[in-house]
Amino acid sequence: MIITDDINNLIIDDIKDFDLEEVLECGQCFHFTKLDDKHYELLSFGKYLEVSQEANQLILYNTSIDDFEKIWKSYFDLDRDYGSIKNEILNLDSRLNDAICAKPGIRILKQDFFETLISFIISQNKQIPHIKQIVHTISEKYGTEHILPSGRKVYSFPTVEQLSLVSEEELRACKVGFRAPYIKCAVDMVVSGEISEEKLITMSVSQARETLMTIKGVGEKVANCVLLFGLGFTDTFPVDVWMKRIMEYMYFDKPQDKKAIEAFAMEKYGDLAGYAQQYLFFYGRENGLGK
DNA sequence: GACCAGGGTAACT
DNA sequence: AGTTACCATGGT
Repeated sequence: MIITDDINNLIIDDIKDFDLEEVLECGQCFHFTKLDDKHYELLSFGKYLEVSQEANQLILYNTSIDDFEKIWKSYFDLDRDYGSIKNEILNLDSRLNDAICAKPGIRILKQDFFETLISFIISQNKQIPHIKQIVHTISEKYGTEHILPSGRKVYSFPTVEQLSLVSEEELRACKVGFRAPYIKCAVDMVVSGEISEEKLITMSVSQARETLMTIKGVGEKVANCVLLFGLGFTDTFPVDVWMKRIMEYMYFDKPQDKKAIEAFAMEKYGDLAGYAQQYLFFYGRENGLGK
């Protein structure tokens, strides 16, 4: 991987198995905006990033090498060989071929733990466009402001300290509805240090999952999403309404329990379950599989 | 105006 | 221990 410093833009050459649009639009993250055909902007870890892709080049605008090394390289999971991951998944089950070939540039992002936790608490029983809207609203109201060279203002998702100053009523005003007390509980447990990324990543997956589920409003599915997208545990298989439909369509002849589907998938895909899940989710949802 | 959404909880059998 | 109503709110 070659990094060239062209004024303040970083050009990452030779990226493989990576498609910026697929990575961002596959339903794992909510705090980004499509600027035009090629350009996206996103905020994560308190930083603003404009990014685009031209063939096998990824271009990060106005970014330091330091930020790339510390944040964006792991955020985009650039050090991982997705070619072998896809091959290994196909060896486990060749029936994922259509899903993988449809979106061969998917990656599992390593997002900010706290933002991922709150975002997926918000996600319950909501459609993706609405989740995005709420994440943007909360960021504008309570996050840190960034003034771009153009003069336009954008906002990071609030830190846990910033969000700890926000009342349940103010959260409700952001249209989170019945999830307001859930968010409050999560914020309290993180700001007190009772739950932290540092502790969670030293645990086994099941230990970390159980710990996350002590937060009121965090069940199996939300916990699995946080493990996968915010903590780097790839051996987990979030089952939402879509994954339930897709798995039933692909593997079963009658409706299944979500727990049963998760257990079946863990048995089948093992350590690669998280990756398999994302290929299936995006493919199944775009094609309305099982609806 | 129903019905559904990257669900979870509490109150039921 | 396994179901089921209910939770706010916007999209379809």
